[in-house]
Amino acid sequence: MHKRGFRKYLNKKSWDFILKSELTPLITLKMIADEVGVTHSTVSAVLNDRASERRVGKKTQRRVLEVARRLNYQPNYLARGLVGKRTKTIGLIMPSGMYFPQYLLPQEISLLLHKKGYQTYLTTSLHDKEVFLNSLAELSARRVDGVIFFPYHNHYLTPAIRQALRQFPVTVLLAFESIFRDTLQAHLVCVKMDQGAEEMVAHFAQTGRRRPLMVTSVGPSNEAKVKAFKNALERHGYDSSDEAALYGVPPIASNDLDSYTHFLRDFESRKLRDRTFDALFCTCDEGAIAAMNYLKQRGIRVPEDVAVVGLNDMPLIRGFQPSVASISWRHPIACELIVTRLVERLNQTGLEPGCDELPTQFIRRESAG
Amino acid sequence: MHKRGFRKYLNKKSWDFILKSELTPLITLKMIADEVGVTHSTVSAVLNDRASERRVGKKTQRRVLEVARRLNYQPNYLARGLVGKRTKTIGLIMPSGMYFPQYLLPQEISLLLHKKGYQTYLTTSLHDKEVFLNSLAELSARRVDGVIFFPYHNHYLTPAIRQALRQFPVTVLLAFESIFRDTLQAHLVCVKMDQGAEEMVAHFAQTGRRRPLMVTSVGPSNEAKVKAFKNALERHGYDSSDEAALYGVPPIASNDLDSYTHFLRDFESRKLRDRTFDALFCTCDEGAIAAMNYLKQRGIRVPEDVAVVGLNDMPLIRGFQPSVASISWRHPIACELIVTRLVERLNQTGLEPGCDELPTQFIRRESAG
DNA sequence: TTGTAGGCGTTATCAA
DNA sequence: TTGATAACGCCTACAA
Repeated sequence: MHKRGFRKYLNKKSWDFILKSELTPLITLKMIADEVGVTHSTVSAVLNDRASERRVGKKTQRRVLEVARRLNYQPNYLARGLVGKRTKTIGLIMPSGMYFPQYLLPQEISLLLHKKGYQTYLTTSLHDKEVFLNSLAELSARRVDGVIFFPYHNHYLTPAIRQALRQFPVTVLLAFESIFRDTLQAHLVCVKMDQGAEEMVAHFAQTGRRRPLMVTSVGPSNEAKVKAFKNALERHGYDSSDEAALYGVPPIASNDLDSYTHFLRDFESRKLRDRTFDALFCTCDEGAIAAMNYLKQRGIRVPEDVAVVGLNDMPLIRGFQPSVASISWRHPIACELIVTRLVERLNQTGLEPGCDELPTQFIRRESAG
Repeated sequence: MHKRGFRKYLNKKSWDFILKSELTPLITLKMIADEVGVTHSTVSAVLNDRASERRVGKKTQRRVLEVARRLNYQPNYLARGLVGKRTKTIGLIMPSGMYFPQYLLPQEISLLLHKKGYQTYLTTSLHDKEVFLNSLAELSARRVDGVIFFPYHNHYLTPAIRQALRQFPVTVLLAFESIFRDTLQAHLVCVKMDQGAEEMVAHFAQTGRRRPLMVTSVGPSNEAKVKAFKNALERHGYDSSDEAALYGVPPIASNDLDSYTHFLRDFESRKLRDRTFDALFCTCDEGAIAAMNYLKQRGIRVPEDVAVVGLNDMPLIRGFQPSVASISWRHPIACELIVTRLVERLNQTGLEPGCDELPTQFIRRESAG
């Protein structure tokens, strides 16, 4: 059966298109059935391992398989999804991706999902509720079996969004706080800032720092981190008031600057010099490096005069001089967990919404003293 | 019409599932039609701006729109795709993603595609032909309208893969060399290494360097870069033999190490000290930083004794001391171009395969002298 | 051991 | 101005 043989399966328009464009025609069950000389339902049974159940003859099975392979048959997932079976498709909604390891998560997650037989839609919410809602609608229109997303903060879970999430058989959240569980039928993978913050502040206390300051971009996205930091400060007898412990940097516009430059410019605009501190905790490694360069430029030594700690533990920060301390949230484990939980829930309907807590870890390096 | 009203549209199994799981039922054209009191084809016409063509009454239109919005109707893209219209879905196949800006591309591309009304499947080829072929099959099964992928080298375009690519109405390639065009009906966005390499080597020549050495991971992925470097060396009268100009690092296993550590370990295993050089060109910025740290450790000064240049121009390398020179391939422009070309070809069938060349740029910074 | 028929949610083409 | 009806490709009963 060669290309010409497909003519009868196609209307004129499709056929002309195929001829002209040199496209390979897509094979259907019916084409295979005709070629072998059986019905499409027989072919379907063989190709879906339902052959024995249906008592298809050995010979027929072999021929079907042979023809299917020869013609390079690929089941149409649209049709399959339409009849009600799962689409084997997952939607992944990421906020924006200026920071490591956020921009690694899509690749890692899609790779893990692929191993489990799923394809992944990648979508961006841009930290914008409207965009988020819109993405959910599109994923629902495509009948994904589940969604994974990363809301950062309850703030992004408006009633409309909560409602929209109920369209999906399974949803898994990645977040920095654990309050979402309430009314949402979703599994939560929660990266706990508390542990890392506690370890870091304990280190500050031990090494005699008196004024730790947190540098963070303003907005709800970082609330959990701020809270964890303040709690740790209190436990160790530091002043945890906003005035003493917090330094806000304007949020970075997506696709605008890179975050290193963004933080550096802010520091250089004379704002950081008005503050007193001998330890800095920056909510991203890029910010920590910007801070170190800013301090160096002003003759302030790291770590002797000021300790600096970042967040996210990018591989590259080990290469700086002094090497940069950081808080790691071990994203490979998080990805693994997310995918495992998702697939688990896809296979086993009716599971109660659960929660996995992933403690962060303070990684001490030279910049922290 | 409240939840209970949907009962009649669902078989027992689906209904029980809905009830139990608190899922929002998905609305169909038929449900809207029944609610309004017309046929689904009328509803379809109204909802697809075909109302005037079909002469639907104003009143009917209003009611249809109102009910559709109230019930939060979302067209089923599976069904829509099945009847032959485009799926508004693109497949993106990335190699592996250990390096910047590769891990940024998926986000950037999917965001741009989203703005044009497309959703993006993210898939990984892992630099493995089998995986690649498999990904193509899955994307085809899902009837994507087009694919974008990043093959690095002709080597990855085996006959089987070329054949598989013919299943897709439109394909766009991103690559470092321009030989692909031959038999392939694909548009190519080609990042030309020549220009950046030329500028860099010219700079080496001007500043009196005598032995430039290229540090690159072994494998076909970097062939175009090697060629560009060697050509530039020849043009400037340098020895461009493999022995003189090339230093190979084993390819990094995906999900194994980070590339900074990988390069550093290799350098430290005494292999780099056997070579003579006064200028290093590393095919990734991570490698350049590893080299700088290795040299510093051995008392060799950068850039006085050895000039160091990276590739990719990661934002963070500006923060190093000395700041790291690099070759930039301006990936935002590449992404924009890829998406523009793809959409152009989707809207206008029968375009001849074209090619856009994107010259790279040498970014001089302290490490290059 | 296999074929037939109905349905999934759309769109498109008739006919009324 | 609208309603039937036939595809699209697949799956699943049920019939033979």
